[in-house]
Amino acid sequence: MPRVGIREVAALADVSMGTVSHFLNHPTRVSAEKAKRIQEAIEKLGFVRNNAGRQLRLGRSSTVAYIVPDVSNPFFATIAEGVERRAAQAGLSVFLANSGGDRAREDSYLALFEEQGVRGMLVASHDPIEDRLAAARTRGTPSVLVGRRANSAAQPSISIDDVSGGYLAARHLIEIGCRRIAFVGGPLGIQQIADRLQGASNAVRESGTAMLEIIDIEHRIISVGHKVGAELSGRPAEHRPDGIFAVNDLLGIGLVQTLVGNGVRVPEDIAVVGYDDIEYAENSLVPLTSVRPPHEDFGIAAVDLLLTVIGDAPLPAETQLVFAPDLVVRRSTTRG
Amino acid sequence: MPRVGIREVAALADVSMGTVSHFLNHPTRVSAEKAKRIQEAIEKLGFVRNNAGRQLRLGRSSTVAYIVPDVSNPFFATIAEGVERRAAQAGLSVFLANSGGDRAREDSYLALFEEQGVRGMLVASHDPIEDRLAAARTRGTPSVLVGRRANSAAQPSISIDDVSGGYLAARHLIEIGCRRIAFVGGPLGIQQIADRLQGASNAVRESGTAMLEIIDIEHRIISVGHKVGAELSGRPAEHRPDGIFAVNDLLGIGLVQTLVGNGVRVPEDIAVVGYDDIEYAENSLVPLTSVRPPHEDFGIAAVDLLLTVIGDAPLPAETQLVFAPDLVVRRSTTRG
DNA sequence: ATGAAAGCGCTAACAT
DNA sequence: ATGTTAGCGCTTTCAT
Repeated sequence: MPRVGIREVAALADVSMGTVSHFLNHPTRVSAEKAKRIQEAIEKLGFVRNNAGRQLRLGRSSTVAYIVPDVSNPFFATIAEGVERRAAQAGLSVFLANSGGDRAREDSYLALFEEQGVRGMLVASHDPIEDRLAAARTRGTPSVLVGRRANSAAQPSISIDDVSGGYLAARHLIEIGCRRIAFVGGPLGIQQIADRLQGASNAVRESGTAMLEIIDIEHRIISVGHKVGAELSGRPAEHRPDGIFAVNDLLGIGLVQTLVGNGVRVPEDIAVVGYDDIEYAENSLVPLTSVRPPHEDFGIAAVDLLLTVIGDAPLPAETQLVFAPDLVVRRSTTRG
Repeated sequence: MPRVGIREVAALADVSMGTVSHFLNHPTRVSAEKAKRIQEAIEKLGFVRNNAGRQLRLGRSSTVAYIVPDVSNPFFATIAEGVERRAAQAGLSVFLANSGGDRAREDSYLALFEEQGVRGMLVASHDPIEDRLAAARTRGTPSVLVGRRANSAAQPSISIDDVSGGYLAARHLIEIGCRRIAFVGGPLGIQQIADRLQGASNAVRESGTAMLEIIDIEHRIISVGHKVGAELSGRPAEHRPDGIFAVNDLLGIGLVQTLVGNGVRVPEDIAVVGYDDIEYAENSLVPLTSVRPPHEDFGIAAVDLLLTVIGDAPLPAETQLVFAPDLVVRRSTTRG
């Protein structure tokens, strides 16, 4: 099979290469008759425009990259929806990459996308990564740090205000009458987690009457929620918290399952608040009250920020965007 | 900022462009001294190799695409892990794309990746897509259909034997004593769903004593499980099934939650089997017995198949690979 | 409206 | 071991 390029199309349609190119890029400038001949030739030959040649000539691509630690995490996946939609509107395609939380893979994708000549990168990462993004930026590929506020003023970022999220969760528990509040989460070395605790702590202090117990855990998954739930149900009622702030929904779901299974009533005995508002939160045994970060809007805003950084949109005063989360109240905190 | 290419590096290192290229592609052929000068120049200038030029010259890229309807679906996400690892071993990078189950987006990604000149594509889709893959193939981009057996012999595919999965599920229910079995799933227009029903039906017929009720539903999500669970708990006990085969785990989880919430015991009154063995199945209220398709292995096998199709690996006799699922037995079907 | 031609950055074949 | 050079496929002036 001989490779078919613009040249073969031109030959078959009996026009020049330039006309074929015009047809491809500025269809209006080509006469109807030749357009038809060219179109037929393209279909007959199965011509596919070679992006390498195009990009080389144009000097730039029309793609952006979105790198995440875990595509299957509903938080990142939902953002991806917004990212793709907005990028498409701007005429850009999105290359998704899954780093698996592995630095080496993260690095290799960063390098790959730089070589690909993407217009910009959206990067979510648990690692310290600003240095590498700064380096990429000096080499010509700008980026937006997603999910975490950047330390450097030069690094655009878009993030959730986790302090305010933690505050919302704890204040809600206090408002429905909880006085012994447990924070279930960790590791505190992760900024987002520490921020949520900080916010919760602020709310508790502000109340003047409530107390905060911190249950530090390693992994934020359902089975750990089970474990902690078992421990709590085993305590005499007067030593149990009456409200739990689980630092994510998976923990919250696990906690509720085990508490209820052991005869502890949710929310009557213990009210529970989760974080992230994943789909399962709404559909769990006892629908879970949860702190909801913006989702699709967040992806849209991320792309918009990247576009301004790239220079395709006017520069805003501020390139460190912080979004405020909401609280979605469900049965797990609805008493009476 | 002047764009820096191989030419600028060569000038600064005081060598020829060819030597820089050699350094990049065949480092051993360059003397230590010049290698050092080149390396320094690269770092000093922040040189990034332009892939468009490279690819244009080489006539091919070293990437493959993996297109899925929903990246956040744990089934595809887990496969992606295997795909990426195996591709990396073969020196290939993976571009992930999320079609959102939307045909237009699917098409635009197919076209994009063809233009990008990927070596091949792994495509999972709920739509009829073989025609388009065939067209892409004739134009030079081969593909492997993932998750569904291809109709055309010319289209390589890798899939799960859903008939056998459905059979496993139903036979297990029968073996633990169920006689009135309900199949909860739909739409039957989806091949995978129809196959699972087929398998279940085979097992029931084979038993000679069991009966099968089909509850046809539209969406395979938790909330639909709730709805069906409510309906079933409302029936007089003698008209309820004593075993349920839920066509996926989300349905199964929803069913179990509502049944148990309404005082129907699982598995004593009704045993429940799910499908897919997602993470939540193991950690649900009553750990859910589930049909488990191969996961990471599946991704590895998919890449291997694509490599053979591309021609980087020896051609096997068969390009329609079918994997057999397992059954993972948990509490939801463990009586006594 | 159409055609001719230059050149984007890179690699490898060939020459030294 | 290193340099020289042709040309990959395309887009876009610039003519006509």
